[in-house]
Amino acid sequence: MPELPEAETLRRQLRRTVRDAIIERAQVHHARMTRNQPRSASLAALTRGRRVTDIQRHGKAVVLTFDPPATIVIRLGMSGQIRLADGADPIGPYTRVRFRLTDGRELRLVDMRMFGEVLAYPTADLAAVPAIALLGPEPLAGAFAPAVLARVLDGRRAPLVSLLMNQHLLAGIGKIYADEVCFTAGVHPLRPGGDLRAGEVEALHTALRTVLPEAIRHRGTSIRDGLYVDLFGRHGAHQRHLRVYARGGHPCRRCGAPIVRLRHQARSVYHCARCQR
DNA sequence: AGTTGGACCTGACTGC
DNA sequence: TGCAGTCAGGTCCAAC
Repeated sequence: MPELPEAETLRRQLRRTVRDAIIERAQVHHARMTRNQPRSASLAALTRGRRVTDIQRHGKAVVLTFDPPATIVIRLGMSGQIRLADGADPIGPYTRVRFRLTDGRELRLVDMRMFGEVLAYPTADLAAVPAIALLGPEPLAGAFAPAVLARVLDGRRAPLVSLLMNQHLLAGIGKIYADEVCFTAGVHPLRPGGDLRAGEVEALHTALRTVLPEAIRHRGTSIRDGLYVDLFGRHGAHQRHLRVYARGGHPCRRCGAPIVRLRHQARSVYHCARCQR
């Protein structure tokens, strides 16, 4: 499930491999992937013959900018992959969009469940892109001080995990890292966010800036048959370092008590009842 | 306004 | 063997 560390891994790999490449043509195999733009021709028209000038990440979104100016925003949903292939490589199942480069390589968007999407815009101005403009602060940005996190949580009654995963409040956190961050901070994931004391907000801030960079170093988390793979089809390694996520019944790495799986809003929430209060 | 729950989507897995 | 039910979760939207 691509979250911030997985998207950041892809951004770094794309920067090394396709910056300055030129799109020869884009091909949309499944119209659902461009659902905000029913005429799939617009994606092709807005990328044809244009040079990739930069690759950015905003929250979980990977953003490619072009010259002449255009932008495509790739959101991977939960099963989306960005793969770099040789144009001659066979097309695997679930390949939804292909960008043929003039050097013969191809960027392929592979997405079994199609929760992902590819949006094209005829501008370089990201303020015009709702999926980007409405994102909350980046937890790894220099400006993300504990006071910023405190403002995000202030007065909120919703459980901490829900707030952490709300992209309008904080960018880039999904199910895996929400659980991991709560554990690392020693805070129960279902506590109302606004109830955290100053020291706990501080711990949560530290946890965000510890867990996310660690997961980036491991090139992300590949779990459950490795739905997430990087640009080259390789699994990440962070699943070997998870503290609580998907570890229900296994001993807590800190205290040995069994990790508890709770149900909340039809989602699993993993935590250690002894370490997290 | 903040919060909650269902729908979208497909495949893996479990139990009868 | 086969079929129904459950689980996985990012995001949007209707409802409370």
